[in-house]
Amino acid sequence: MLLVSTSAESSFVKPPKPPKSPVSPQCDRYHHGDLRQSLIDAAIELIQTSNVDQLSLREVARQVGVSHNAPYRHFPDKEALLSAVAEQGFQRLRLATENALVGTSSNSAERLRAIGSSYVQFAIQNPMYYRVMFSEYNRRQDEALKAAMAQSFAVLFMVIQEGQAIGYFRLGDPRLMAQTAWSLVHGIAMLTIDGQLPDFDGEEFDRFLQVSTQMLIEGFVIRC
Amino acid sequence: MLLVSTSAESSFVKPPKPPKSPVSPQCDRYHHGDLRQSLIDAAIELIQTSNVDQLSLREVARQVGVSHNAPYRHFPDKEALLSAVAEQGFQRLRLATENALVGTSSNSAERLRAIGSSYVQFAIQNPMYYRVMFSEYNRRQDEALKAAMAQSFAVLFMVIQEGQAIGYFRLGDPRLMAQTAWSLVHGIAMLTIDGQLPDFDGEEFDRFLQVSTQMLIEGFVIRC
DNA sequence: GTGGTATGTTGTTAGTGTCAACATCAGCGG
DNA sequence: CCGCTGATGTTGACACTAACAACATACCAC
Repeated sequence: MLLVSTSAESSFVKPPKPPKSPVSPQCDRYHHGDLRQSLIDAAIELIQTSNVDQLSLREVARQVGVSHNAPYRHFPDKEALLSAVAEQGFQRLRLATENALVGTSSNSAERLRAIGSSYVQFAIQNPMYYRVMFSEYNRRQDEALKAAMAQSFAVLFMVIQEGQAIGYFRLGDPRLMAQTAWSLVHGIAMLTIDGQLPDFDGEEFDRFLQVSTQMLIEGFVIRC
Repeated sequence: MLLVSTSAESSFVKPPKPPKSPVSPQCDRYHHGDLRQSLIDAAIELIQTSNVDQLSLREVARQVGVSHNAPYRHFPDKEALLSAVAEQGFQRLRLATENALVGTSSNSAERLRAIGSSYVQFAIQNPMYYRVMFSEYNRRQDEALKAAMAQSFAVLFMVIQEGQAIGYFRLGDPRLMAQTAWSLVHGIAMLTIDGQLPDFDGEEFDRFLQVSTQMLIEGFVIRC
């Protein structure tokens, strides 16, 4: 069972707050320097431990040590901040799935399994994070968020196209196949995060993930 | 394309508010008579048109025409009300899937398709409703909610067991298979509701639903 | 330097969840 | 019929929030 770490950093190296003004390392200056990113980081931090819906903009500001209205200079409203959080989440998710592919064989089934596994693992390691990514908060669907989402999706799409190209996966609209795979892992991730899968524990879960990805692959490969 | 009606009543006949006191049909009496259910109904009504996270207990009370603190006589807090809403949602969902089965042939693939289709249809017809059912609000997971959820799940579980019994579906833990199917339709429902499936429109969606359930069934049936 | 602009602050308003104290009513034993 | 009691609904209050407006500060181009 690998799904242990709860840290959001497991698949992402956060730059250690670029100083931007190399002088005065920690003085209480009026202008923060990099408030936008600090707010995003603080929001992510807070979300890890408390519920998403009870995250307040004011608490984020407090965490950063800034007045309750400062965030409005960088985000038009609360939803926009959460949208930015979601956007970074999709970037991390894409990195996680891409990393899962590097050491994998060229077998399409293996590659699909690797993506699915790392996807679900990401969601379980960062449940609150994942929830923001797919919550009703980012209804705005700004372009940056859409792009980040599309790039995550592209990794999956590519693997399926590859599998079709080498004659391993059956023919058919690769987009619809990718959406099917995505729906499955998303459903697994969501139900798992919400604790809505009965009789859930670590070992049982690994078996479940094994079975479900196997079912999907059976549906994808060319039949005998 | 059948997914047109947005009414929550499409697959459920709501009892027309049991009078309980046959006298005085509409007088402004101090005690409401059936406030608990009225609050649930009002919450459902409000959720249909506005976002879930911006539903306020006070607005629900206002809708029913009762003071802002009256709900606390029937629900310990806001989360409990939403939990009750979710519970009724699972009951409706179960009815919807059960109804979808009555006119279906005994072919297991057909039956599975019918369940999946009605499930997703329910979610699309009642997006906000569905979101409450699976939102982080009902983290409480009271027993009534869990039971309603389990009963919804049981319909799917039964169909898969049937398919195995007649030698149509492959052998294997039926619970894990049912969870796989559930995860798939849940993922489809969620991504669709959130508008996170690219290039979504009615016809395209029907094709997608067709393809994904077909893939799942291919993974379920005994191979040639 | 100096003005302009981006950024951060204080103050305010409307709305919220929840607690506490009080009001009303229904049902009961006498 | 009377009065009590518990259930139900109300008013009032408090702490908190999102968002707006007006003001303060600091950086940058000129």
